[in-house]
Amino acid sequence: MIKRRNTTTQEAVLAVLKSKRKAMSHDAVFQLMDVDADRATVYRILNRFCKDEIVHKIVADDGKQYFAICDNCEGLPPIPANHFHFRCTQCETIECLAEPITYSLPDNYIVQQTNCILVGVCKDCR
Amino acid sequence: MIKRRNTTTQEAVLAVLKSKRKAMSHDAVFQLMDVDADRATVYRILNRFCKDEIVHKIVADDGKQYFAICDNCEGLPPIPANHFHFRCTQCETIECLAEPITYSLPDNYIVQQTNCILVGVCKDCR
DNA sequence: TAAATAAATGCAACAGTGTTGCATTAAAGA
DNA sequence: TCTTTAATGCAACACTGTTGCATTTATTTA
Ligand SMILES: [Zn+2]
Ligand SMILES: [Zn+2]
Ligand SMILES: [Zn+2]
Ligand SMILES: [Zn+2]
Repeated sequence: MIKRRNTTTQEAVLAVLKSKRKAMSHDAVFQLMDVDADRATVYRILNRFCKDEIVHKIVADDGKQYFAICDNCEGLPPIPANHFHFRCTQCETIECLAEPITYSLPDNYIVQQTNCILVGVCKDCR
Repeated sequence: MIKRRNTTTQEAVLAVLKSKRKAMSHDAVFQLMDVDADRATVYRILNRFCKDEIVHKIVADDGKQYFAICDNCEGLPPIPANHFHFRCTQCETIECLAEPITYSLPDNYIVQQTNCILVGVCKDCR
């Protein structure tokens, strides 16, 4: 793997992701960062984190990418992120659920990744 | 519900969706139509079909919307489309699986919709 | 410590997807 | 045939995410 360097922007992105224990969109991360950086740079950092398996990416039903460093993933390889995600339509947050994704497939299908989102109202919002 | 009118464009979109038994992106539908219409019109038709529950929409992990009129859905209300979808990375198709989505949730969560995609290689491509 | 290397960044431009306002067309009913 | 209004075409727009390229800067090496 390519050697990584420590940069303040990178640290800032990581700090934001760690502060919220939810999946965050690029824009949400960008807004909350305490150092200012270029949009493209933040995208590149997030994608780098994915490659390095520091975070995992979920594409929600709004078509946007969300990035999460979740408790459930700690220790475990986050890819494939085979747990459900929950998007609350009230508080507009996306969180990792401990619930693993289970299914039975027709013959001869091979699953490499999953992207599963349950949409509804979370415990805090009902 | 608002009264609908029959139009050739609408028929063409429906014909395309029926011809392939897969979930199709706007673009794929647009390419395969035998009458030429405006992009925006096709988008409006597809969204109308969703409202009228003629098709259901899936957002894949590429962030794009896909529209399907699937066998499994016939008779059943397609929303929430609580079955898994499978995207094959080889033939780049998305299909509805008969497999229903099952999960157990933390207390006090309510699920209103699902958007679950399994990604891998389908039976025809391995 | 100073020079060399290349990873990371800033900036700008771009591609792609999807939506919306508004004037016009045309389907359905009287 | 006339009326009503759903549906369309066109254009412009918003938004998300990516990429090329010159520049900066973290890290290694001398
Ligand atoms: Zn909530
Ligand atoms: Zn997760
Ligand atoms: Zn296939
Ligand atoms: Zn389906």
